[in-house]
Amino acid sequence: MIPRGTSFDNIREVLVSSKSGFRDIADVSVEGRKIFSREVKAVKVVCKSTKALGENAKRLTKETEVEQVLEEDIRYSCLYLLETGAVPCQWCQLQVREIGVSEASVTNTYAATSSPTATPVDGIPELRIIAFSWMAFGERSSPNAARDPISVIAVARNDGQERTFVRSDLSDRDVIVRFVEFLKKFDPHIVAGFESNRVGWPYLMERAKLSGASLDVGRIGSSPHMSVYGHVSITGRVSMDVFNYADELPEVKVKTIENVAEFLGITVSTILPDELELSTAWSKSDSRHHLEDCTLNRARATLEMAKRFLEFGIELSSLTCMPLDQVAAAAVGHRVDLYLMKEAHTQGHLIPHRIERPYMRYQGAIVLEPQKGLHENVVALDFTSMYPNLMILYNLSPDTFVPIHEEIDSDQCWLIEGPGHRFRKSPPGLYKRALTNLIAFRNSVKDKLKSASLSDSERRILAERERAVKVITNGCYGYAGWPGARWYVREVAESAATLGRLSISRVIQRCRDVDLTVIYADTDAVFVNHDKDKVDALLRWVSENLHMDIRPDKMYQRVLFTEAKKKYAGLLVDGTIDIVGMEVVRGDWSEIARDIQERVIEMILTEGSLDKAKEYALTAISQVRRGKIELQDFIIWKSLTKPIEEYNVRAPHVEVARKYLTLGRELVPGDKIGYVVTTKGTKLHEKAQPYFAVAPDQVDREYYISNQVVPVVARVLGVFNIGEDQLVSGEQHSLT
DNA sequence: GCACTGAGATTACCC
DNA sequence: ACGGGTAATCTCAGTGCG
Repeated sequence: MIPRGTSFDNIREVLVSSKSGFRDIADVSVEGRKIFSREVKAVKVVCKSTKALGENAKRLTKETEVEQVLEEDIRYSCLYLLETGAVPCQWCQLQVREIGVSEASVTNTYAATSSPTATPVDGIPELRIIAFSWMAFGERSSPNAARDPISVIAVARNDGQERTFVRSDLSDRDVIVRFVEFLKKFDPHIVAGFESNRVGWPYLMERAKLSGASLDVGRIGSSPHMSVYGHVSITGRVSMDVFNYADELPEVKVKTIENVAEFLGITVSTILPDELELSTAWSKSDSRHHLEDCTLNRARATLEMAKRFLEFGIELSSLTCMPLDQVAAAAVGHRVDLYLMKEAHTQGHLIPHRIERPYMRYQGAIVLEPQKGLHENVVALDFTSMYPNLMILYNLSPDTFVPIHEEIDSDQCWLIEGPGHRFRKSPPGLYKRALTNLIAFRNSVKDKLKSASLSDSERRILAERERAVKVITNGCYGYAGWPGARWYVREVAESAATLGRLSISRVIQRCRDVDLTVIYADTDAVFVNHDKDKVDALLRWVSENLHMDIRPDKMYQRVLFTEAKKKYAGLLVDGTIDIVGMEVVRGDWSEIARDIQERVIEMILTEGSLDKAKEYALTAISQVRRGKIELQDFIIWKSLTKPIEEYNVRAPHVEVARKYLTLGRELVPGDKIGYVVTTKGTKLHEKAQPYFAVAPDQVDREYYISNQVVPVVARVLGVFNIGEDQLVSGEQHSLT
């Protein structure tokens, strides 16, 4: 209990006194801190154990004399990093006392007798990495951990050693035991898998439990356990799920090991039968060997991918202070959260709690109606880091925001016209300081990258560092408008959006004033005719008048705009084709439609020949009608975004998902449903069938012509007034 | 009963 | 489980018509 009349002068004695009921308090001090814009005197209580910290914090929260207890909700390991300034994935120095050899699988153990001091050393030390892949299956169904044993575990280590543990000569239990033995003998720093967080480890954990095998792969003999952000943690090692890193590759639409590896240029030859055929394949010895080979190939590919992603992970981890094994699994919002916590701590802010807040929408960016047609010689001008720079320029931050009824001299704050929000001009707010640091850091990395005398590995590390800084910098605006953010104030995001609209509008207006034709604009990019002198003058004007930079980004020899926003295709000056927003780049259209659209776009852009494009389209359509069918080309992939029971609409992919279930395949939100439209049935959701249960002759070719190919071709040719009717009737004429 | 229409649900994209 | 803006498809209930 804290008695009435306790002051900052005697708080220390009161808390430390045995009568207070608080226990294991190591130190109490009174320090000046900030809570948003408020300067406060805060009592810092240091406890002797994490247990005491939790209990004392709980007690203090109930005390009426205490306004608020803060920073007690932060993970202790994170608190330690904040307090000491130590950084994950970096070296540090500290005083130690030897404890001696312990049960842990380490050479020696020490207790820290001082705080660590960050001691950055460039380069990554030699790390032992092991990757594993597994195979389990049901009797013509998805594997179920409660029922189906692990059949194969394959491992690949970065010292070149490989193993495959197979159930044919071992029991399920022995497969796990041998795997664990092999892993522990290698004593890896990093254990990588593909989908190991959601599938691999949970499955192994369940099988180990059922078979009585020990899964003590941790350095202190512990088993893996579920941790924050849905990742699986292995004490003393970095558990790395390569799948998490695949999120950084939007080009890969269906994220299987094979697809991700192929995109990264890693060859992985696994021609696996469908999941539901695995049990049949397993029963024959030669196909069983093939399954074993495939599992090993997957482990090899996982290892290569882990190595490829590691540098980025390390940079992101040390930048955000989030441990390496968590940072990949954490969403951008959480990464920014951690980064800001570190920044806030060094700036003397107390870290607010994460609380539930209502969702409030606000107006976002401007998108202009494009000038439909084919344009020659066009340049896309982009603001460099528009939102971050606006947040810096106008000091947009939760701690500089002036609430509506607060009276303040208008000279002292920025007024955001429109919503009418006000922000103090000084001192610099949390976001301003964080973003200024991030941008300065990124520029310094860019400068280093320009140096000619870099080794390949140094160059890669710097490039990944730049990428990590970019992710956090660009994430700040979205974070500011996210109700789950610790530093959420809607007005900050709303003001940034308002200023963004104002900025791009002024550029567009300026273009019109100087006779630069604006063809299209979206958020922070303006497409104009590439009149070099006028563009150069415009760049100077923007810099002088808006105090931000706009720079020529993509230059097009030719660019085609449809009537729709966010969809265009252009031929860049380097000869490559850039397709944005069109079905070609969408994962939820059949390959056949996307391929044909891509060819049509190519012909128009590179050859400038509308006739050829139209002729090609007609030929392609008749091919679809009469040619040979590769089933692969007809699959339509769509994600399941929620549990199947929650869908109320009989959408094709939802109905197909239900058919997946009846066929024995399990599904979870996030899974991709692949389906093919067949001739069977009348409603689309009846005609759609799981891709693995369809024979080529069942494909409804007419559906694909009229609902996939014709629309996407017409999207392009429609720009030149060639409508769907001409594509359909043209074919009919040639038929008669 | 049938074609048509518009709203709503859903997904994936752009920046 | 970071923001808003956008296109597009398909279902489904409602509407007018015969």
